[in-house]
Amino acid sequence: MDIGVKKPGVTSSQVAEHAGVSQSAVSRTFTPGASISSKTRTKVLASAKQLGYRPNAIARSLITNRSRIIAVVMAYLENLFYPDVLEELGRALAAENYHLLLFTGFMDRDSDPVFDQLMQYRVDGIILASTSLSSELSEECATAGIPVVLFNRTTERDAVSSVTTRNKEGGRRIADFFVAGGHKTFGYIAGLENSSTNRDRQQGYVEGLAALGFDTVVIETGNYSRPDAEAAARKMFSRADRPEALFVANDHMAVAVMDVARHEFGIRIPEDLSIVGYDDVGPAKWTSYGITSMSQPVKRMVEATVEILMDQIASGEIEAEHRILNGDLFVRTSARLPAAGIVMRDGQQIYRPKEA
Amino acid sequence: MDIGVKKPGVTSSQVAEHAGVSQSAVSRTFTPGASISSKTRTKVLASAKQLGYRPNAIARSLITNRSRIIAVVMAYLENLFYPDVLEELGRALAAENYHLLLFTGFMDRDSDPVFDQLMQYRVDGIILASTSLSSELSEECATAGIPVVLFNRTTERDAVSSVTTRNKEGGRRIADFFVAGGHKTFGYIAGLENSSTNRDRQQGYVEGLAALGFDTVVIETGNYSRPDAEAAARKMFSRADRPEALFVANDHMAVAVMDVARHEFGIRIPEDLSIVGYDDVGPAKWTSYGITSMSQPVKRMVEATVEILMDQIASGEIEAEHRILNGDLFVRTSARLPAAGIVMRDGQQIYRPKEA
DNA sequence: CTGAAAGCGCTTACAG
DNA sequence: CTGAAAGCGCTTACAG
Repeated sequence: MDIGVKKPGVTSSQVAEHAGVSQSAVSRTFTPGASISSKTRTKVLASAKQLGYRPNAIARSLITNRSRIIAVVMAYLENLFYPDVLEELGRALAAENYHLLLFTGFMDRDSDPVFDQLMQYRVDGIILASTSLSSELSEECATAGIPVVLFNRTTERDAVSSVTTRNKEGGRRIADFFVAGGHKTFGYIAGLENSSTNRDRQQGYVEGLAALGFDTVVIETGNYSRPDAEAAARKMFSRADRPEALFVANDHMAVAVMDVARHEFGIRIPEDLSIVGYDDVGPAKWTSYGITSMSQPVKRMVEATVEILMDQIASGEIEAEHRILNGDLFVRTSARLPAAGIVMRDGQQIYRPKEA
Repeated sequence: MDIGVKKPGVTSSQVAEHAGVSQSAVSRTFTPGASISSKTRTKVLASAKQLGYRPNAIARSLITNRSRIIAVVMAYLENLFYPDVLEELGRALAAENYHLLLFTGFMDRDSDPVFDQLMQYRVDGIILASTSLSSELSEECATAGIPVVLFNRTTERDAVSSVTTRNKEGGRRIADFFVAGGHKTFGYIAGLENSSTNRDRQQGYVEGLAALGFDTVVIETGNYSRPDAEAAARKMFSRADRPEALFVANDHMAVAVMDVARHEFGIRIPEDLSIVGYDDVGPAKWTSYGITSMSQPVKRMVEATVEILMDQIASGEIEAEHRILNGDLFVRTSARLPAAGIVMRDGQQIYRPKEA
C-alpha cells in the first residue's frame, strides 16, 4: 500500500473498558488535581500500564486550546552562543513541562516565512533569537493571545517583549578598559548593522571613548559572520591607521579576527594589538584565544525568557515586558591590562572600575 | 482570572459561513489534491484571508494520525558537530514539510526519560543523536509503527536503523597516515568508551597500526568531553612513553588537547607531536588549530536520515536500515606529512593512499 | 464537485 | 467520586 499506517495507539476508552470504569475516570487519572478516588486510580493505572497507554497530547491540546509547545526560531547555529542558549532552553522548558519546536537552518534573518507553519501548530509561545518578526506578525500574535519574546534583540517600537543585556554599557566598559590600559588608537569590527546588539555595543563604545577624549574609531563590518569578519580584519589590518585596540562585536567574529591577525599579518596579541570580544562564549576561554570578553549570562537570560512566557500564558495578558541583565568583562590574555580595576570573582578575572 | 485565555483561532466553520460554502469545502481547499472547483476554492481562499484563517494542525493530526513532527533527541550541543547536524536537519525536515521537536539539555546520555513526553505527541519519527534508547523502547516504537534512526551511532543488535560513517576505516586511514609520515610511537585519546564511534575508530586505528607492525598504542580516555580530554592530555603528556603521533577521537577534544600540549607542556605541533582528529568540525579549520581530521559528511548523513524516515513513514514498513557513508582525511597543519598520498580536492588537501 | 455526517481521542461541565 | 454526553477543529467516506 502507498500510505503507511501508523498503528493507532491505545486510547483512554480501551483502558476504561479494560479497567471496568468510564472513559472519564481514565482521563481524570491522568489529569493532575482531578477528582478521583485512589481505588479507581489504582485500577486505571494498572490497566494503563498493562496496555501501554499514554495520553494523546494532540487530542488534549485540541480541547484545552493549549499545545504546551513553544516555538523557538533560530536562523543559524554557527555561533556557539546559540547552541548554548538552545540547550538551556531545552532544560528550562522541560522543567515547566513544555516542549520545544525548533525552526532553524533557513537563511533569512526574517522569521516571516516560518510563521505560518508555527501558527498552524497553535504554539503557546514564541521565542525569536538571531532573527526578527515583522511588526504585522507580532501584532497578529498579540491579537491571537500568543506571547512572543525576542531573545538578545529588541525592536524600535518596544511593542514586543525582549530579554537582553546592557549592550551599551558593555561597549562603554570596553572603552574604559582600553583607555585604562593605555591604548591610544581604537577600532571596531561591527556585527550586523541593523541589529540592536550591534547598534548598542557600537554606540556605547564610541560614546565611551569620546567621553574619555578619543574621537576617532576606525570601523569595518563583519556582519556577525565568520567569512565577513575575516574580510573585515584584512581590511582593518591593511589600513595605514591600524588601531592598537580593537573591539570585535562578538566572540564568534573575534576568533576569526585573531586568526587573521596572527597568521596572516604576523601581529602579536596583545603586544601589538589588543582585542576584546563579546558573549564570553566557549572558544573565548580556550587558551589559544583567551579572549577578554563581555559576558552575556545565558542561563539567566533563558530563565527570564521562560518566565515571561509562562507568566503571559498563565495570565493571558500579553503586555510587552523588557528584561535587561548585566554582563561582566572577563579579562584574559587578548588585551593589554590596565593598572587597576581588575578583581577576582569565582577564580576568574573581571574588570570593575571603581566608578562602576 | 487565573488561567489565561488564548483567544480561539478562526475555524473552518467560520470561514465556511463567511464564504457561503460547507465546512467540507473549506477543508478541501486546504488539502492538496482534494476535489474542489476553482470557483469554490477562490471564494474560500478570499474569506480565509480576510478572516486570518490557518488550518489547525493539531486537529488535522488527530484525525490523520500523522503529526508531521519528528522528535530529535540530542543530549548536548557543546560539540559543534551537533549544532551543524541540527541546522541541516531543520532545513531537510522543513523541505519535507515536517517539523522538529527538540529534546536537549538533559544530562543523561540515555533517552528513556524523555521518551514518554515524545510519545505523547505522537511524533511520526524519532532521530537519536549523541544518545541512545533502551532496546525495550526501541521495540515499543517499532510496535507502534514509529520509525527511529540512530544518528552517528549504532547498537549491537542492529535492530534500529542507523546512519554512520566508516569509523573503522577512518581509524585505519589515520594509522596509515601516521606511519606514512614516519611516526614510530602512537597514542589515542578515547571518546566515550561505550559508544560505537569510539569503539570503531579505536579498533580501526589499533588494527591498522598492528598491520603495519606497530603493536603499542598508549591510551587515555577523554569521554568526548572537553574537561575530560584536558585531563587525559595532561596524563598523556606526562608519560615517560609520550607518543609522537596522537589520534584524538574527535575534534571537540582535539582542540582541548592541542591547547594543553602547546600552552601547558610547550609541545610544538607538528614538530614534536602530530595530532589527528575526527569530524572535521568548524574549529578544526581555524588557523590556530588547523587540525588534520577525518570528515563526517553531515549534509549527506542528514539527507540519508530524513530519507529513511520519510520512506518508513510512507510505507509503514519499519525495517532497520543501515546507511554507512564515507569520510575523507582532510590534511592541515597539526600533523607531519607523509611524502606521498596527498591529493587536492576542491582546493583542500586530502590523504588518499594508492591502495585505497 | 459538493454537503451532511461520523468520528479522531481527549476534557469538562452537568447531574447524580 | 463517578458516568453520560457534548464538543474541540478538523478529514473523509458516502450519497447526490
